[in-house]
Amino acid sequence: MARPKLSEDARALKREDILDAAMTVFEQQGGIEALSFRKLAVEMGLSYSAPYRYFANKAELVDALRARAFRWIEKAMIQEIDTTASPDEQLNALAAAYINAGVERPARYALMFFELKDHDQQSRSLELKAAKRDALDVCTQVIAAGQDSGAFPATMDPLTAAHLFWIGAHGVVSLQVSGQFVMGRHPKILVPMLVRTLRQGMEHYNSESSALTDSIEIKEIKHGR
Amino acid sequence: MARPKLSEDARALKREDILDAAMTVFEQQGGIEALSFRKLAVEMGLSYSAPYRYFANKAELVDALRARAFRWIEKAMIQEIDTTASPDEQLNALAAAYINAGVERPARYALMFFELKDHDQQSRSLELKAAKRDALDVCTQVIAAGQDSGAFPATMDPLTAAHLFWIGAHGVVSLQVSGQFVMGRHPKILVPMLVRTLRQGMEHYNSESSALTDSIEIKEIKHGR
DNA sequence: AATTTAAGTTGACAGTGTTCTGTTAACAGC
DNA sequence: GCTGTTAACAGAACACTGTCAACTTAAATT
Repeated sequence: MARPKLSEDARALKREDILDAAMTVFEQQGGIEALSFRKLAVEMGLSYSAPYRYFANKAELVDALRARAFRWIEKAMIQEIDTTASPDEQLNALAAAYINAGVERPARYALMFFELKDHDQQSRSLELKAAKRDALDVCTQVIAAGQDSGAFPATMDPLTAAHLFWIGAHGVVSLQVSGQFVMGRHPKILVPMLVRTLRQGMEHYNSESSALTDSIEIKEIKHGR
Repeated sequence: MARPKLSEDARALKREDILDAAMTVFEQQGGIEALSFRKLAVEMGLSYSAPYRYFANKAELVDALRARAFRWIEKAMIQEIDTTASPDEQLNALAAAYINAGVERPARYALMFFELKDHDQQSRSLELKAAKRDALDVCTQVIAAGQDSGAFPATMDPLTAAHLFWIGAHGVVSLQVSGQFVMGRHPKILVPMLVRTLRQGMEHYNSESSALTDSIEIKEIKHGR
């Protein structure tokens, strides 16, 4: 045939270029709806409809951007892990890295959890799912390593513990960024509290299947918003 | 003078009507950018620019909507408080109410924490601030009552404890809604864990000003996204 | 009845996502 | 060499958006 399809690699590179530009515009202008194909076109010196060769629509582009944000916070955490340190210190470092990253770049952080539209759950990109999983894996593995070394109790499976960790860290960043801690309650205090709290949660995990649990009713998510 | 300014009350009522319609459209269509002045106009049988008499712009309208969402979750929590129950049970009820509310209406919940634009922090509506504070107050007071009755340790001030509670609850809803718990880890288990965790956090609060705290550096928020 | 003025309507404008049509450029087969 | 095919891109067009200025309406005070 004919005019050369870019090689798979070249295509992927171009995709990355577009995402670079998109992230730049996104963070400069501040917000998803401020990121437009027109501004993106200016930033990369292409026409505003060129990205449609690489993304079906804006939602898909934003999903790819979101995946990038997860990769970014994954990297931020990885950089702070000192494998020679104690598991407790590692958890502290992880929490501090996560919170710092989120607080320093609130827009990028918000992107991670912010849905653009309904954009049906099914067709959500694998790219995004993988990025989420990998970021969570960093936490899971630190916890698992701590359990293996005997520093953490092994009563709770590391994935659940990682979820708990993420819940706490995300809660801190989220409230901090949305200006919830108006009275200047500093998250510094919260980091060790979070970690200690997680340790104790792991220890007491078995007492969970009590009658108390059964008395609580939690309903299913209603999607389609 | 002349054509009567609506009475302060009538004006407030009309504002509420607009917000009613706006919330309807918002939840039906799913998302902030799907809520438009045009659709809003259809919903309430007014022209699309009529709301500008009551809101300076869309950001202000959305802020008012956001305040409503906080009032809603405040109400959800209040309804579940049984003052005859034990403080622990009350906390459980509070957590379950919060999480259920958030999970059942993810769009409305998301509204509470996601910013529309930069929309400079300063001019943020007092209405919203008050709604946030009141919702948090529900938690604070349940905790304070528990401390007064001796059921909870009084080492941590109730406001900080309420923040911790909110962090946890928000973390659960947030990850749940954004499809983070893909492997079906049920939040039911998390509610008692959250509460127990908070109790223990309150107990060990004094050991907080340790050397560990000082070794953690948390940076300031960078606003302007 | 005239005046005043808030409330609401309408039309316009710039900017958006998306689609459709057209143009360019590079390779395959002749 | 040429020609046909087709990926990459450009640009016009469409239906929509938030916003605002100009206009109309209607009721209460004088």
